[in-house]
Amino acid sequence: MNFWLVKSEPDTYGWHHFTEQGRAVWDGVRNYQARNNLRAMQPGDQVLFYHSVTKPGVVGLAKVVRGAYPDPTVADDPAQTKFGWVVVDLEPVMALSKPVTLSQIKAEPLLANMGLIKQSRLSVMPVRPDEFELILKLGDEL
DNA sequence: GCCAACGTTGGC
DNA sequence: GCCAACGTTGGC
Repeated sequence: MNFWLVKSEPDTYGWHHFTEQGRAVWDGVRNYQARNNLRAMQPGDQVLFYHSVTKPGVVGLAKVVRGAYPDPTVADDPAQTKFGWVVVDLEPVMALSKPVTLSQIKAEPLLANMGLIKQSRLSVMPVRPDEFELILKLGDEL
């Protein structure tokens, strides 16, 4: 099992949209590195749900319920399909009791090497098991 | 192949 | 609203 972090702007698609919907097709990723990360996701993998821009931080936990498949929103567009864009399906698991803010993550030396910090613009990234566990602890879930 | 210009993301 | 980081585009 692997661990990941995905970002979303809460005004566009926030945690509450996700839980109301109960399931999300994670589309719109248009970056090669992020796409490669999506491709590596397997059903059952655990995913930190991160709000960017306004009150940046990890707000919830999700899981992969379907691994990568071609992005249906560009299925009929040859100009796009050549890039091999993919999506995964995610389901919410739970909200963190306490959101873990970006400033908390930055202040924690053990999290200083997270992709979140090092590559601030990447929207889908792997998380190490120890980092994952620590974030759940900071979120009062362990 | 290099690099400047430009657009987007995301933190503050 | 501003700016830094960085990915993409296009001229040469």
